[in-house]
Amino acid sequence: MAEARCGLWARPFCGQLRAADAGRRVELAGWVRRRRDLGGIIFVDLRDREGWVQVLFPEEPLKSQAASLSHEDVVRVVGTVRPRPADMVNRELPTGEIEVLAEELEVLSTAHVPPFVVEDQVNASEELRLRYRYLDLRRPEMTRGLLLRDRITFAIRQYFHEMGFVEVETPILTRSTPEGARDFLVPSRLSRGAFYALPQSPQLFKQLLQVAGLGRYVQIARCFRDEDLRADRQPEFTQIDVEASFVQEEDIYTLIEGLFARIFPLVGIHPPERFPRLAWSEAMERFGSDRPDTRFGLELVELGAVSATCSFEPLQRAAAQGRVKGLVVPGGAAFSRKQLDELSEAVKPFGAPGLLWFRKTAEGYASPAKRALGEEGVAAFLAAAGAGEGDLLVAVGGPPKVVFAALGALRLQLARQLGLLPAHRHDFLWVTDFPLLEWDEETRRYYACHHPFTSPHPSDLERLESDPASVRARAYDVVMDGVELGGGSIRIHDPELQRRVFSVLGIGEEEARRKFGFLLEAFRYGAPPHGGIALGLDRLVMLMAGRESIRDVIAFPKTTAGNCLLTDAPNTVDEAQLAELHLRLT
RNA sequence: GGGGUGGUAGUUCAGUUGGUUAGAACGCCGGCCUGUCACGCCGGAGGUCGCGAGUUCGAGCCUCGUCCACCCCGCCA
Repeated sequence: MAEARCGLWARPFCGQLRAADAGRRVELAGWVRRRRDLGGIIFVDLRDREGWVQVLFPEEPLKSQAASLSHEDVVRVVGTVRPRPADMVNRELPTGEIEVLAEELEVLSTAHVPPFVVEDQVNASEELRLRYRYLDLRRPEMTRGLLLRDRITFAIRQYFHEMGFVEVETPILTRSTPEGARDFLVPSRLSRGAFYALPQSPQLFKQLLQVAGLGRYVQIARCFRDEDLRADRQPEFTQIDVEASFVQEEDIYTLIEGLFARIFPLVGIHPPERFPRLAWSEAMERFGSDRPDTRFGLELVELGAVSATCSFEPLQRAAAQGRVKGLVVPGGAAFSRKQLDELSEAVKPFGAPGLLWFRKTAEGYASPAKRALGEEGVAAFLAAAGAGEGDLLVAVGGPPKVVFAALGALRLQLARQLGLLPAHRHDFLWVTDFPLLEWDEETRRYYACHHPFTSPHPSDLERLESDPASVRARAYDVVMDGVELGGGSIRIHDPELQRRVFSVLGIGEEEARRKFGFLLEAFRYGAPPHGGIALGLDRLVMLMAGRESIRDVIAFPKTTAGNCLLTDAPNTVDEAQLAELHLRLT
């Protein structure tokens, strides 16, 4: 290589030296991870992003110099790589077969005592880690996350490029659109009283790029949503945003299955060639979730019929007015009173009043509803659920949404509790046939389940106005191990159909023209049929890195209150800045 | 908006029924030590118990408020 001209770039990373480098004279630069001063000899672990290597200072005057080094000092070392004596090899370390005998030492920067020890095994609070994020990111497991994220995004770009996709950047300063999440707003200085909004996703732009004839678009795009945070939700996050012309659902499935086949092997996971499909309604009925974790059983059972004819009034009523479903917990008959109470508490946040349990043990049938149901009644429920002796049946009744949410959550809790989650199995699947619309009782109107540009299923089109809730969408989600990795749809490209959908959504002609006029107009000038998908990159990397929070794979994340502890953002601004923006605080 | 958990030395934590001098480990400082790799050994320093009120003879501990972090529900087309 061009070592003579690019000597600096040829310098090896500390963590990459191996036995094969023995005999090499190297210049290293890095951070002092640890110093072991044995008096007559000093060992220094020199760390960079790739790992660390042991540097040896056996003789004066270098030894005295090394003696003054402390944690996180930045140094340059020139030395010779040599094999360690056979009985001094450290098998735990990738660099453990060699060490560097120092010949030169230069302190480039001294470090204050860090607020926490920069090591994987220190458990400094996340608050402190976020305040000193640059120190936190020096920890190998954090560095690994950033490096993995880089390899993943690189592979993604490579894949889409090979597939004929073009990466196009779309505006960050754009306009607010109705529906969806709360917008982040940016006041305009030049247009008094007007605001830009940060994009919730590049949705409209990627559709316009199809009208523009790009055909295959991809962008690793930052998106912004001003909603409350979670372990898997940040106010700004990254989407792998994809859109293509002349495609059907199957084309998108193939594309994403190919992408996953490319990237998951980076972490030793090998997805199946084709992912199973599950209709939304089936996912809800069997798993109580539109992003089911199919790695274990514990599927929901139907108790509507047995409830309707039973003599326990609350369940009878629930069956008549809503749904009654349950879960069979194998061996759960042994659950204590306290455990049963905990299960009951667990469903309450979802709007269920509690749950009813049934069991048969050697002592006989038991249930809180036994007085009303009698032995045969309890037996009928257990039989309907296919529960045997020693099993526990739990039932929830109520509106479908509540029943599914409660049992879906309970199913996951029980799986964790009973250790049913397999460690090395990963399930990928497509959830298809989502409903197009969802009725909202509070505002007395329909909302788009996916977004208002999603194409209705052609065979359901005739019911769009007469029975909107029954119309299926050409929408799909890709799910891994119970996590929604992304979702998309085949879009509407016909201005007339788009108007019909807007109308069902209660968006009138005038409002549609005002807010989406540019899209409707664009569709008049030759719009190709198109569709796409967006994948949550942060979640994807989190899963691949085996981390529990997307904060762990974002270099500078916000806290759950939306604060950046490092920069102390958000913060106040000068009066003068506000005045320029024609803003006044109330 | 609602519910839960936590906040004590630089860090991670312990701290009994409210009791007089708030502890441990790691880190830090000084000393010794030639094959360590969580080096070891000896010695030492280090505290606004998140913040503000209140109860009490007396509060790290009880009460109220408040701030911060984390988890969940709502919210997130």
